Amino acid sequence: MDYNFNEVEKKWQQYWRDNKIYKVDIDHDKPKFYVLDMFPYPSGAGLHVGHPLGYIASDIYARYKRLKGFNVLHPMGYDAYGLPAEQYAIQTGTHPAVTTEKNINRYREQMDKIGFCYDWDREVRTSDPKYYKWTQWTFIQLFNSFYCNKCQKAQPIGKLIAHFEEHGTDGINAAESKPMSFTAAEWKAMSEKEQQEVLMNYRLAYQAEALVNWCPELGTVLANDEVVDGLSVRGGFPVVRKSMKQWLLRITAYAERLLSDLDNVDWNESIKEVQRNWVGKSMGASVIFKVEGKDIDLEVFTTRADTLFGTTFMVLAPEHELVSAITTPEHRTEVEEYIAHAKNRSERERMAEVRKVSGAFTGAYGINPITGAKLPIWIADYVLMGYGTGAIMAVPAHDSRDFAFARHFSLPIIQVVTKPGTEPTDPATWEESFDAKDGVMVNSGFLNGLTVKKAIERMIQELEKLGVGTGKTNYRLRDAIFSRQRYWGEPFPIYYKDGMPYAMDESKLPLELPSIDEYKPTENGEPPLARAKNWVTEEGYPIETNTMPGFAGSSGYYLRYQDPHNDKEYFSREANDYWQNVDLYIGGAEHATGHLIYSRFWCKFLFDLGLSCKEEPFQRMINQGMIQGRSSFAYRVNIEKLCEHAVWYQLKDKKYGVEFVRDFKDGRRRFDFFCPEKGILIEINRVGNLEKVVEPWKEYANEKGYKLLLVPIADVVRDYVKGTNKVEQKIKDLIAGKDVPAYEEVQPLPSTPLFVSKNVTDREVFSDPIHVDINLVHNDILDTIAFTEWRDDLKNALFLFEKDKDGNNVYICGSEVEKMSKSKYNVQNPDDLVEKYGADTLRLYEMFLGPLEQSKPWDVQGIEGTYRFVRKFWRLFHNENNEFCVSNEPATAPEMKTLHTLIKKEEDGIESISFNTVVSAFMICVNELSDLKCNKREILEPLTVMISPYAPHIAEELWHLLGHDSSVVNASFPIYDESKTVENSFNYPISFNGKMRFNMELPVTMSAEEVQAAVLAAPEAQKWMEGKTPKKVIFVPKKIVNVVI
RNA sequence: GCGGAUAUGGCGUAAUUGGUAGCCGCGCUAGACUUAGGAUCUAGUGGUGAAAGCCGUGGGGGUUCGAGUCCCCCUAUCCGCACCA
Repeated sequence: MDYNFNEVEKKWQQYWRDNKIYKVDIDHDKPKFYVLDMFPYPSGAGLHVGHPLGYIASDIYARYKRLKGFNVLHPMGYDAYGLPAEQYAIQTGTHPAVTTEKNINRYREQMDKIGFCYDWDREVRTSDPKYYKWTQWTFIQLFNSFYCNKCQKAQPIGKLIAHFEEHGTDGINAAESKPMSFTAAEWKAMSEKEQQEVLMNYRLAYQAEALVNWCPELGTVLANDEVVDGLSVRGGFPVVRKSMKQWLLRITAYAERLLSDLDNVDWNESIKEVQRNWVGKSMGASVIFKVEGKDIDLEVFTTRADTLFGTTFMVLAPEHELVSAITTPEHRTEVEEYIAHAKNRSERERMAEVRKVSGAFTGAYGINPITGAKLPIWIADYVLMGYGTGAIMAVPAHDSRDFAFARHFSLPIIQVVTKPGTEPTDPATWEESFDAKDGVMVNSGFLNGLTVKKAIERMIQELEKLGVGTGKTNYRLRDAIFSRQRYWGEPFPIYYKDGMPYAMDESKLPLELPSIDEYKPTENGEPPLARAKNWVTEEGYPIETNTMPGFAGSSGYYLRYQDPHNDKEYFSREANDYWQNVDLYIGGAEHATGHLIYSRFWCKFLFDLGLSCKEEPFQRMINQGMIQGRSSFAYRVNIEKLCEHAVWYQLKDKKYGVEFVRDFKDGRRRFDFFCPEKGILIEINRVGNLEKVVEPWKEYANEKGYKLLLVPIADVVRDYVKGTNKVEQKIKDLIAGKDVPAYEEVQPLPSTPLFVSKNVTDREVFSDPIHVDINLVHNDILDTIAFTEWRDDLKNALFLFEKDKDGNNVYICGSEVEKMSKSKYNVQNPDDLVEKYGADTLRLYEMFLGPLEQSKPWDVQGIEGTYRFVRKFWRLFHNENNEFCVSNEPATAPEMKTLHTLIKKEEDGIESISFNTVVSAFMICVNELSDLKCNKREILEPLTVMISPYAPHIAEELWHLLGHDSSVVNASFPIYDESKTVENSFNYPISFNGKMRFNMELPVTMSAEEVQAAVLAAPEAQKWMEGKTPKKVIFVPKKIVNVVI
């Protein structure tokens, strides 16, 4: 063996560990750079090749920055709280900490093998009390803060109390759950409990009765981003809406900042867009409608105040609190039934019925504040309680949902907007609503003739003048539900006095997670922590039994890395002033609405407190694409399908003189073939299956007057093998009108699995693809022996081969690109690849695969190419006998050109995160140097430094062989010298009318006239000139010459 | 339905940002060597054609001396959001 990667990689990994090569500290003499990977949750399955993709990229970036003279912070740790470990604990009784520890160790082992440059001295785990002390601490700060809308900043709750004492709510503009108004005297007259309740209306971490996503299977509530399509993201269990007392974070207070600060970060546009959607800002108006005959105001939010003349009815969400107050006695039953119906459906059912129109009339009427018109008030679940005010003014002419509703319940439709330059038409003739946002107002009193945009402004002025509405900005973002009814999470530093929650003193932190004997909820449905003994404060007050959600610990972890061992504070002023925020954040795009929103909120809050010097946590972010698996398939013969196919071949096209149809269905019964003319039913199946249906089917056939034939597949197969025609004869007899027994007992066939090779004719008709472990397949050829040993049920498998080009029998597998997963047997484990090719090869290959941000399939064979490259690289430094052999002669100009071209490409490539092109540039460089037989130190020494971010092990080995004592990590990146790459001639492509015809080597100093003369004089040019004079000659120095004829 | 992204050989991809389309690697073909191997090395490899050449970056149009790249229209795939008033 030429290069022994196994030995070399182990040696240097040990050296790095022993000498703490990757340990970093604050160094004011160097600029800082912070490279971070998204916090991994250590799952039981370990890493597959998709996971390290981002880690390798960030590792390369970190190493490169270090070579460029930066002091690079590059830490790693674990998001250690999580549902899987807890689910496992519920099933097996194993403490989640034990499972988590085991998984972490496995992750660490796998990561170590790939040679990452993490400073492991800074590792954090969210489940470590030394860490979650600060998660709890932050929660207390949130609890003790409110958001001042005037100064757009979080403020201590004490300031609010002081204000209440002097002025009551007068002059307060704060983020709140609901509007409140009281005087200083009233405040002072309140009991402590009442005051605490008032404060809950303002705290940034508050407790409230909220409509939550309850997941009965997991026994907990979930945040909005943890629910997709009405199912839990973890586990895929159904979720229902339920009202419960919960902790929430008032993230909505930060909606505007979360939105506008997106402009200040360097993230890709699609993630920003997802975040913008999630915040969901819309500007419009709040309009008050009186309810006829009642002293009730209905507040409505609309973005189309211009259409107020076109509103013909109103709709409330079924959960709206005023529904029962406005409903008239004669409509009460109907309304209550509708509410009950809406409530009993899960989120998922409700979503599935999106386009189904339903609703109920309350009997009440609202009054249009502008026109005074009477508007019937309905309830319908197409109006959501969670958005706006849960009530709408319906404008059926210009909103598709309102239109559908109006049509369904025969409500009037009035057109108020026209397409510019067209006349209004009768809405009764319309097929759909006219939703256009640019148009001209009609039928709208003082708005007539205005554009939509102008009309909105004008209407808001009018509403404000009349005191019946105001301009208002609305956000889709909801406050984040922060409690989980689970064990494995941070306990809340909260105790209850007189039923009201109070924050513990900071000196009591960390409040450690107690041990309990079982991880399930209690019998009366309380969270698992209710099982803990003595879960009370020193004074005897009960402690909160909910725990915090997964995103609690991961929201501020990047700050803790800056000062991970500080037990006095979250992180020191000095550390934060130096490291600031993350310069480059790499991870998957799946965190777009969860982690990335929450940590931005967390960071902004800490910024308001003056703790974090930066308002945004992650300055630049790159989202790596998924690595998909390439699954292999073997094709298992489905005898039933095969027999059906064979028999159908005989029946079709009236071969026996009568027409047969396939797949005949009658109610729940299904038969393979049916002859309508003769009333013949035929079913082909296994003996066992036929025996089950023979009696009921006979009965059915009798009733209908059909003739029935149940054909055991054994008969079809035996006919085929023995050359008999028993089945055929029976069918012919039936057609001829003879009596044939419906079913005759036969010996079943022994079931031997049979597999057909991919290209066998008609394979797809009679076989089913089954996933094959990719380790049993090489170049799509199945190792049939290993395959039969793979699983017990395949022991006796037989194969129908095809011939390869040399005439040998081979079994060819099919393939498909799918998600990498255990169940598809297509998981590529990095450990195996490190074992076989070395970590450097794996690192290079993962980068070589393609642009980091794109999803791409994993090609098992492609890695050979980078493996060859690594050894070719090694050979530059060694002679034929694998002896280290580097010359001290000065490098030639072409050698220097090769080197400096690479320096430029690597710098540009790394900065623009196109690592794939850099690997390709390395290959080109090594190919050129090999051709030049270059083994000069002047070239190879910088080259060693340059490859070290990608292939740190071989670089370290060669660096030491070159005579250095310290690590290559501490070397300096070579400096690009443009003069080394310039040539004094350029090989010009000469084109005629834009088509490239030939090349011509010309000095770069030549003037345009000289070039033109030289080109036209060239013998090859004559052929293309066709004797004409050129109209024009385009000359772009060092690019092209184009002759226009 | 709305929004975003993508489309280049058999495959993963590259193209100095408007200047020789297909770099690099896989695969494939041929050859060399050999202790016959899923090893290594050398050469070739977009299509078509004997060749000159012609065609070719999802499709159609346009701008330009010149378009994978810019503009307009269409198609397909992927991702996100979705009764958001």
